[in-house]
Amino acid sequence: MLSKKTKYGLKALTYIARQEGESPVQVGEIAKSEQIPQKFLESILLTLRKAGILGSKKGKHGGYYLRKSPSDIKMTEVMRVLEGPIAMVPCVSLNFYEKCDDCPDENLCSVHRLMIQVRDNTLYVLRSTTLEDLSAIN
Amino acid sequence: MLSKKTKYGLKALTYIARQEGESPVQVGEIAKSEQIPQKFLESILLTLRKAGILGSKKGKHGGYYLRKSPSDIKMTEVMRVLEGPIAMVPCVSLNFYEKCDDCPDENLCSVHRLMIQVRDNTLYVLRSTTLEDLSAIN
DNA sequence: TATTAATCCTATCAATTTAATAGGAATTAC
DNA sequence: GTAATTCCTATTAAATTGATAGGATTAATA
Repeated sequence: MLSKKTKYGLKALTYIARQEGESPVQVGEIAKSEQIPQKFLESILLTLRKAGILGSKKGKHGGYYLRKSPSDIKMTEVMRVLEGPIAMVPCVSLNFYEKCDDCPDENLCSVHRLMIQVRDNTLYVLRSTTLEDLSAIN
Repeated sequence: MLSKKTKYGLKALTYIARQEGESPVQVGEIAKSEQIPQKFLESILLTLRKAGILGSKKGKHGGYYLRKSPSDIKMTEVMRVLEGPIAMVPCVSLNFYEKCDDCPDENLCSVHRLMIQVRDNTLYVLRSTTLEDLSAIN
């Protein structure tokens, strides 16, 4: 299951992308428009800022803005920040690899091999989709 | 993340598939060989039996066996039984569809559209992989 | 028929994760 | 200096996960 955190994060990024060009977008505005609990959204946008995807401006008339062009923000990046590893098991993760406790030999593990397939196909989609695609109307 | 339940289930099914032709395979044997807590595995195999993937024989010399040929057991079926919906959000699930509370129009929702892509690619892999593929050595 | 060995069933529990809330500090525009 | 905003930390309630416990039921076989 996709966490609410990720779902909200994606919706917020899409919202911001659709406003781009103007001044920073405020959390309250996004929360209201997208029906997201404001305090929860605050923490999500903070995470995205710390990851370098968003920038922020503090104080009155502050808010969030994209650090890169929507077409340069790949879904792999966003998903890794919000949802964590794309692989369903650590032993097939490219960025968060961990060996299984059990499993003497990964190459002989049926689960391992299946999950590599799933990962590769998911990666293909997430790598070839950018925030620009998400924020395109229709 | 793939749950332990699913991981254990897949390993157990693979183990059983590799023994096929002989008498039913016992939980204790699988648990020992695959390093799975026996009581936990019991409940998993029970689930697979109730779903019609496994059959069982009770009493002494009892155990579990496949109800179909490994080449007829698709990963979509196994994953749905053990892990639940393949879609990451209910609103793109084929078998467990649910509308989102928020989201006035799915067709305009960026998350919805992305998750359809992910689902379709995952489905492709899981539909074209069977237990026979998993249990092939190498 | 008694014993043994297996599945079956229900309940419970501890740990973790998730989703959300609360309260206020720091910063900036005006 | 006031208002509006992000920033930060802590807390909490609910759900899920992974596992354990105990025994009921069933069947083979000595």
